[in-house]
Amino acid sequence: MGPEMKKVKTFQSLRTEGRQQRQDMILDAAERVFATTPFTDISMRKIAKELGVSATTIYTYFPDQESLFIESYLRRTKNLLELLQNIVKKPDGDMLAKLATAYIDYLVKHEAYFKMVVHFMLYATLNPDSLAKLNTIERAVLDCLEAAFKKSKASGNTRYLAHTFFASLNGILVTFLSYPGRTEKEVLQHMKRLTTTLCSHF
Amino acid sequence: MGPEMKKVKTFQSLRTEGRQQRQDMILDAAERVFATTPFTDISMRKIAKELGVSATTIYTYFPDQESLFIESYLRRTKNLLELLQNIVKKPDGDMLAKLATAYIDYLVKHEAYFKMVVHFMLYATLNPDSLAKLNTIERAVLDCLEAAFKKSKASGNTRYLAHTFFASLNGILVTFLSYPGRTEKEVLQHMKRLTTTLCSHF
DNA sequence: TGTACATCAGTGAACGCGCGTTCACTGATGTAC
DNA sequence: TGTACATCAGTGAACGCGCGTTCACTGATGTAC
Repeated sequence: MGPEMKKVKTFQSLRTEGRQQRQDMILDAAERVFATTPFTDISMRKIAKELGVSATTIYTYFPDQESLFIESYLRRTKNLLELLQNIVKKPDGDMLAKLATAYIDYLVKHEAYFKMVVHFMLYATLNPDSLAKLNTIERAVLDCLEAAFKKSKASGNTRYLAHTFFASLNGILVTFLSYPGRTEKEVLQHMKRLTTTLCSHF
Repeated sequence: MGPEMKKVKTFQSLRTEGRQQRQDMILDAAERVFATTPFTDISMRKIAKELGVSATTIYTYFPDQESLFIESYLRRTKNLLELLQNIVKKPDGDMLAKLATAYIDYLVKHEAYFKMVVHFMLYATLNPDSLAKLNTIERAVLDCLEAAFKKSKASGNTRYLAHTFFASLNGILVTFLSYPGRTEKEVLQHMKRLTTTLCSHF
C-alpha cells in the first residue's frame, strides 16, 4: 500500500465516522421524541421533524423503523448494563439494594426506553436478527444480576433468583410508573418503598 | 300504574336486555380478536368483522373505542377478582402461593387481557371516567391481596407487601410471557418456578 | 488548469394502506287510533 | 281491520388523517486525466 492508499483510507474512515455520527444524531432525535410521545404514536416523520431533516433521510442510515428502534434500545441498554456492572464489580455489601435502586432510577429517568423494553417483551414480532441482539443483551443484564447474587452468597438457584428479582423490578415499574393522580416524585418515592420491601425479602 | 304500564315496562326491559346481550356479544368478539392480534393492531373494523356486523353497528352500543376497551377490561377483571376473593375467603394456609398461581394461570390464559392491562398501566391517556373505573377495580384487587397478607399475619406494612407482591407477579408476566424460543408450556413452567421463588421469600 | 465523471447526503411528491368516526339511509317491528 | 307513524338495529360510503416506505431527482463535493 502506497501513501495514496493511506490517504484514501483516511478519507473513507472520515466518511464512515460521519455516517456513524449522523446515525447517532438520528438516535438522539428519536430519544427526544420518545420522551414526549407515547411509544405507539412515534413515527419516522416525527423523528425526522425533531432532527430537522426529511423522513426520507432516515432511510439512508437505517433500513427500516424496526432497525432504528432496535439500535436505540441497544444503545440505552449497553449504557444501563455498564452502570450495573460497575456496581457488581465493587466488593460491597448491600449490593442488591444498590442494583435495584440504580435500575429503578435509570428506567424512571428514561421512561420512554422502559416502555420500549416492555413493548419488545410483549410484542416480540421482530425479525430473527433483531431478536438475537435483544436476547444477547438481556441475557447480559441477567448474568450481571446473577453475579450479584453469587457474590452475596445467596442460597438457592441463583439463576432463578436473578430472574425473579429482575422480573419484580420490571413489575414495580410497569405497575406504578404511570399511577394516575400521583406526581413523578410521589411515584418514585412509592417505587423506592416497594424496592426496599422487595430487597428486604431477598 | 295500570297493567298497560307494566306491559310497556316488560317490553322495555326486554329491549334493554337485548341491548345488554348485544353489548356482551361485541365484547366477546373483541376478546376473540384480542386473542389473535397484537393489541396495537386491533381495530373497530376487525372486531366488527369477527362478529359479522358492520363497524358502524358497534357505535350503537359503545360511544367510542376507548369505552369498548374499558368495558372489556372491567368484565375480565371482575371475573379474575372473584377468583382471587374466593381463595382469600377460604381459611387455608399457603394462601399466597395459591393466589399467585391463580393470578399467573389466569393471565397466561388470557394473555391479550394482560397485554391490555399493561397498556393501560403504561399509557394512561384515558378520560377521567374510564380512569376512575380502572382505579376502583385495581384497588379492589390490591385490597384482596392485602387481605391475604393480613390473614397470614405477615409482618410489616401489609399494603406495601401487597403492592410489591402484585407488582412482582406482573413483572414475571411482562418479562417472560413472550420469551422468544420457548413454547407456551415452557414459559408457564418457568413462571411457576419464579412464582415459587417469589413466594418462598414472602 | 479545466472538464467530465462518480459519490452520496438529502429531498418532495407520491403510493397504498388502514384507521376512528360520521352521515344519510334502509328496513323491520311494534303502536295508536 | 287497515293505515299512518315511531322506534331503533343495522348499513355502505365517505371524510380526513397519518402511517411506512419508495421513487426519481438535486446539488454539493471530491476524483481522474
